[in-house]
Amino acid sequence: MPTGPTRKTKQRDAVRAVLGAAERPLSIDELLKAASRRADGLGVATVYRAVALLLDEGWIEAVEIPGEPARYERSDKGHHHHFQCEKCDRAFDIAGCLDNLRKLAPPKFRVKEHSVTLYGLCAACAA
Amino acid sequence: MPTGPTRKTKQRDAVRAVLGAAERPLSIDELLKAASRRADGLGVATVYRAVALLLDEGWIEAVEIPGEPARYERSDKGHHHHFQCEKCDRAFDIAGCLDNLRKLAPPKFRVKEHSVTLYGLCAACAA
DNA sequence: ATAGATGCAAAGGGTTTGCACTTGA
DNA sequence: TCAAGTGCAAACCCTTTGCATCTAT
Repeated sequence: MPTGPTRKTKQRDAVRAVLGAAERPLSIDELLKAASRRADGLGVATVYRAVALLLDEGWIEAVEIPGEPARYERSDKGHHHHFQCEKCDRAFDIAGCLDNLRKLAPPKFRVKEHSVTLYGLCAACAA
Repeated sequence: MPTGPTRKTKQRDAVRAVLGAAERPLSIDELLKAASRRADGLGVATVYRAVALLLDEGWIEAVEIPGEPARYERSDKGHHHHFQCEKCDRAFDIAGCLDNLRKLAPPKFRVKEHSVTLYGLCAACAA
């Protein structure tokens, strides 16, 4: 399947702009709502397609949180993990990582990646 | 909705038996396949219902792994985390936990739980 | 002009639910 | 007996895909 040239469109610009300005990982729904303000009539399918494109491109990464739909965020943030607020349902970045985590694996297991998610109340909801 | 008495059935016994004997978290599909041997003609819906029951009962817990369908395991295993094999797609328990993880959260966030998942190759697949 | 992109609506995959039939107590 | 439980199929939710239309180039 020859991947033809990629066009610049209002919809893609909108999605890219929203993700570029986001300070936390956004779900497809959050993206749709936010990007719709910049590109009227924006459809979900287009958001999914734009996200897939940005993933391929490597400009964003998926943030998979157990029991939650995926979120997406710019991939230039370096290694970090996430916090999921149980009340407002928003995801946040958290800095740092205990990388001796890999040592928890059983003897012959080969660890390639790891994911850490904290759950609780974010600053706004805990107040 | 009055929850009437719970009956003992071949299907539920099968699901309970499989989970009771499992040494790693099982997905609905794994449960269906394994329990079907003990209860012929077992349907998915019944497995889901049996699992929901055992969850309510507190006898099992859901193991949510990012990007994977949920797994279930007995809840008497104490605090631990999981390893997801990228090749055979099976989930495994891993002992231990770095509980200073909660300290990674930003100042005013209230951490209640956390989840750690390691990804890579299990002993069998790494061999 | 024309291939790429969009939006809608239909199709998928996993989970849940409604309902007539079966079965445990 | 008869409500609880089961299997099947339809319903759901989220994501993907097909297709006619629109649009960047």
